[in-house]
Amino acid sequence: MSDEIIKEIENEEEMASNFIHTMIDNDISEDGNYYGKKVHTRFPPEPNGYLHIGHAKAICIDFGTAQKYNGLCNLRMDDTNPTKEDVEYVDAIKEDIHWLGFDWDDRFYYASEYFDKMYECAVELINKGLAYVCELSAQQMHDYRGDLSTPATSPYRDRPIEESLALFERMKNGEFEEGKMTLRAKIDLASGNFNMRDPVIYRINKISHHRTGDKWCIYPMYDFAHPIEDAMENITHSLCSLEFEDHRPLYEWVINNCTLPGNPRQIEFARLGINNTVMSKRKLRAMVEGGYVNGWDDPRMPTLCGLRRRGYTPRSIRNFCDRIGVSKVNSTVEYSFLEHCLREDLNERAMRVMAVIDPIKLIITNYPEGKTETFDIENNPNNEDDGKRTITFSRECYIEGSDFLEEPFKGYQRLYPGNEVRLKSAYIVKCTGCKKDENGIVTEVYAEYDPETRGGNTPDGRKVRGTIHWVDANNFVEATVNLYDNLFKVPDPDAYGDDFLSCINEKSLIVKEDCKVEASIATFFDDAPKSFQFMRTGYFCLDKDSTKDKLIFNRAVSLKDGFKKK
RNA sequence: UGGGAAGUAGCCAAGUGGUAAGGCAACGGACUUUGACUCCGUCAUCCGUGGGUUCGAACCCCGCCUUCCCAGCCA
Repeated sequence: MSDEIIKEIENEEEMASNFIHTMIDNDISEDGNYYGKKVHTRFPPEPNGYLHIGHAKAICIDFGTAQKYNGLCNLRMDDTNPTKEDVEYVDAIKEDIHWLGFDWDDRFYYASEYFDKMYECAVELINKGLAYVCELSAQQMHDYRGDLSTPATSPYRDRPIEESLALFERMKNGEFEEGKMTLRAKIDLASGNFNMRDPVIYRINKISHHRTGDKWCIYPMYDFAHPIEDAMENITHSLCSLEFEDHRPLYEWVINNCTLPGNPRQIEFARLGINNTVMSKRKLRAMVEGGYVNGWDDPRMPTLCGLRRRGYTPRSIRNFCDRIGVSKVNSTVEYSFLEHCLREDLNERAMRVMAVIDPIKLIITNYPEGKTETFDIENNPNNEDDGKRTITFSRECYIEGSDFLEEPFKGYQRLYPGNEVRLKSAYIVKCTGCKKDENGIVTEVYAEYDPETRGGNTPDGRKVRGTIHWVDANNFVEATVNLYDNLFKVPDPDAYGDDFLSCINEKSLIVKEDCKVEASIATFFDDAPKSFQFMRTGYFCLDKDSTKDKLIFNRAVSLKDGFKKK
């Protein structure tokens, strides 16, 4: 991780307090330790897909909590099910976490590193009479599961310890087919909590594991594996999402019945929902595979790689995650809050540049042909240290189509015949008319400038309400601009179940070709961050597919528009 | 119907017996060479609901209502 990012994080305020911290405060002794150990958390993704903003919340909580208590946070790939996982995701996950600004030092682990220990624990449980080999098929187990008011059953529950021991070893040795046998914890077949009705803790999967190869053909289930992983890594607080609440008794059962180091404790919090998008891996995958978006890193996706490409900054996402808070209430945060956090960050840091997305030519009829003059303009009026750049001005320039109206409505303060407007940092110009094609479309706008107003000043003190951006028609670079909108037309696509694709917003991407950007933008490309404010329109970043010959900008977020047409 | 959890403004969210923080959104206004930013102001007589305890309740007690999660050999 770069020094710059580390410094950036150090300068940020400490993570806001929440109910988890209250619990930790109650857990730890005066020296800040929990059972003699530093507070130690972990972020344990399953390497089966890309990280999204929901994971960012968990990452900020896991790493942020460790930072707050001067503790540690591990990164661990939870790879206990080889049928679903792939190494291809591991590097992407690491990259995204680093990009977000967090680091695990040398504490990067795989759950599969503990397969031996897990096997040992399983044998221990069998020896204690707390686990048995069950020969029920998946279907049978389902049938024998009982229901809300009737207990489950298994004819194998009272199998002698020696028999289970032998069978389990044979399972490990590959003597049985997949699905023929499982190892089950002997807990409580009548529990109202189905997770405690003798849960399967080992199953047979005759498939090569991306880390352990063919060493194993039996694999531990999450509920059995996770507490062991946590214990082995000295985790003190195992933070996870709400749906694991009723797995906690099982987590504790494993901790209490196996010989393990430490007393990790599980605490659950609500996962993040954001409106007008979906967060489940399954649905995101469906959009990628169905061609509804252009890949996992499509700028419309809530994935971290998508947000990154869109122009979201790590800091804005960290701030967002910190400010939405942590609680146990299922909640859906409004997208506008995420946008606010981005604008806040970029307003402070992004270089201002003038770019015209819907160009229309403005001709200043009383300005000498062939003349060019220059103006110095601040890169960021909110931050003098960002300095100034030089832009050129001549007789013809491009202005935004929406900045001219032949017949203005009430309150419109841009260009219309007879009205004065300021060309940002250049001159005050007065509109004198326009030219239209046979379809009545305006093709050129005419104006006269006031030579006394160089720099946009009004020495006579007159007020000019409108200030518009422009680009010198003799000195600009051409660009393609991607404008994005919500991926879904409805606030809660999940409410449509598997039909969620039916409410996808088919206008979520609008591509604008032939946009005109001030030529000076090229000077920013090398060492400066590639996020810009296109004055009056929004924050944009250079897309990774840009080339020197073809610039592509993505609109990360528009500027707030306080102008109401009434 | 069994078990687990949660209900404070349009959306998040503090608050843990002493009289409802903050942010986003929205709406007014000031400022403005970005209709941005910034600044000022408005926005819950009330905390799902009905009782009870108390001098005093969003906080404690009892009942009810609503929502979410759980019957994978997924995580």
